[in-house]
Amino acid sequence: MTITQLKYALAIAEHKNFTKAAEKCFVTQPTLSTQIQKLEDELDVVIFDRGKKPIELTDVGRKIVFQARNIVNEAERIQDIVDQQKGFIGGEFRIGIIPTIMPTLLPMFLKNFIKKYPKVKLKIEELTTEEILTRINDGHLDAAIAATPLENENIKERPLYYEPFVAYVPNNHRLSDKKTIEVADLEIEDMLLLEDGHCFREGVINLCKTFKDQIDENFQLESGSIETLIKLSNEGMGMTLLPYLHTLDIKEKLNPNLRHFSEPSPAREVSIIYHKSELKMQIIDAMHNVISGIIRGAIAFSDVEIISPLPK
Amino acid sequence: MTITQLKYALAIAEHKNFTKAAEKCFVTQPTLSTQIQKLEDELDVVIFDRGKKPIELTDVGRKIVFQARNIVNEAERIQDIVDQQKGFIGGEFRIGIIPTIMPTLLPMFLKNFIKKYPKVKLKIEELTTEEILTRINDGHLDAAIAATPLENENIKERPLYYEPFVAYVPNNHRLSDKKTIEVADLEIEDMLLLEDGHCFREGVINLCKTFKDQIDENFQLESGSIETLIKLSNEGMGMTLLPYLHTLDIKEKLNPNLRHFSEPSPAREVSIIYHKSELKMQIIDAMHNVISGIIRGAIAFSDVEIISPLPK
DNA sequence: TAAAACCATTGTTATTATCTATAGTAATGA
DNA sequence: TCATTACTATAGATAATAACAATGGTTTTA
Repeated sequence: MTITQLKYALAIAEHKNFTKAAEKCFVTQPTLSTQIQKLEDELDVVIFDRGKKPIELTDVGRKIVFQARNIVNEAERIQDIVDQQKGFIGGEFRIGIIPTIMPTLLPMFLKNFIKKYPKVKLKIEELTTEEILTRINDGHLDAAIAATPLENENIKERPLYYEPFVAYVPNNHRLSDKKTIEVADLEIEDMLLLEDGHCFREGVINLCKTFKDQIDENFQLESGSIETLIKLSNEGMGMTLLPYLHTLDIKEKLNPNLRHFSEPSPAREVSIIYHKSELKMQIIDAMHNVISGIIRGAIAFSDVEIISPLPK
Repeated sequence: MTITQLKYALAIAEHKNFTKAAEKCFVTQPTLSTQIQKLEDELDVVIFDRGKKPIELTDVGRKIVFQARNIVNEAERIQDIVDQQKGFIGGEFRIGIIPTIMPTLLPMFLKNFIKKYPKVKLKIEELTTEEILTRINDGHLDAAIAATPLENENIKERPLYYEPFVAYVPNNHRLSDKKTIEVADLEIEDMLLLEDGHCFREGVINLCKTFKDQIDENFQLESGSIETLIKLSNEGMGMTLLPYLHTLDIKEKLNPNLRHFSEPSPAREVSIIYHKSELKMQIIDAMHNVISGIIRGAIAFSDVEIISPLPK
């Protein structure tokens, strides 16, 4: 049994197809066929049910592939150890970012990061929290930036910053006259929300302290982007809440519509998260340092109350 | 990097000697030399400092070998998974047993076990608890039978039975007239103890609720075997405590010297222990079942109080 | 029913793990 | 100081094998 064979098995399990898996492994399809056969012969079990289309794993096959994932992960950590020893920070690094963080945070740190660590090949994807959790667990992502705490036992979190919620109150709204607002002022009924699947939506709902089934789904206006929320609000459809960093690039003429909360301001915790196996920790450390260094200049709130991003 | 190379590295790290390691791996010494060189070249680090005699690990080498241990362990679990699937119980199984359990428990279950599981090649060693912990951690033992709880985070415990302490009181002793005795009756001063290193000794000391530094080391008579303790006791050197199973094969004429404790009787917890990685769990399960099946007929105490085997 | 998609097989080649034999290098003892 | 011992490294040969190109045999799809 070799590590190479296990990698082949993982690729086939992932793509359910010898030919595609062979491409990903940069070998020809017969190579995979023979190597997998050798592995099956040695262990004297059938791992893949080639009868079904697409290919399926047998019951033992599933367990073996799961264990193969562990072995390959552990094996990759050897290179990790060497890199750490040499102080080398480089290689491919796949990171996911949730939609409500991506557009504001990425431009702030990306240039700095690739300048400071030119040998890291970043692959950045915009993904929902749910997608991120799946992909960190199956090894397709090395890390992610998301709202926390997530209470997932396979995933570790390292807070980057606390981002206050800021209210956007359109003209002639019942709260227009207030300079700062209170959580108690919020009414879920006139609150514009993001679509389902955004954890920022969950944060807002949690903040409003309304039971989910109390929300009249028909009446709620929902949108996929925060930009749209602001426009809807300006049309008089209600008020909305924004993450603080989003308020920094709102046009000046709209600034008068912003209302900060009185302290302790409700905020979301934004963390860099990664698998508990702690692969590629040097790069995660590096990214953590760059981001928290940059954010120190942008957010300076002394007293916040963390709102959970999870549905109740 | 191959699993074979990692196994070679582990063997060298263990024996601090290429030639011996090669023998253990059933290959020639040049094979190890070249494979380790290949590994070092690929990772571009030096793992072994061949300048020193005996060979030493470099700093990175130590980390790499540690990780190699993980990888090889995880790799061996593949065979484990296959065995489990097939219901196969066999292969080499190395087990350690502490001296105060070995002579009484082993004869009770060994025949049954090898009859029921003839394909398991048992390698049994008598070892102290301390030696057992080391060897389970470095992978030289698959499991062990010892007094618990041990409070070791790398090791899992599965209780087999609770073995009461029984007092052995010589003729004309101050406790001779009592039919059952109490913990409060015990005095560390006239108690014969096993030598240092036996956890049964620690259990007795814990039971006597005496601080260790109160024991007058010069005055204490200590012995390496329970048989000797009994003889010393018969010579009038004091009383002693025995594990229950030891009292079963005491000659009948000495039986009148035995005193059971009033319930809840102090007892030691005897467990089968193994590394948290849970390798070879089928065999561990099998052994657990055989032993607890046999012991059910031999020990039937309703109410016991567990005494820790660890020094205070 | 032909074409496409896909895995297995065959025979060949390039790679490589291992072997034997031997050289090189310290430490040890007479 | 010179054998001797106890090592590891190197060289060259060989056997094992991973990968390839070409092809055959299925099953699915159009």
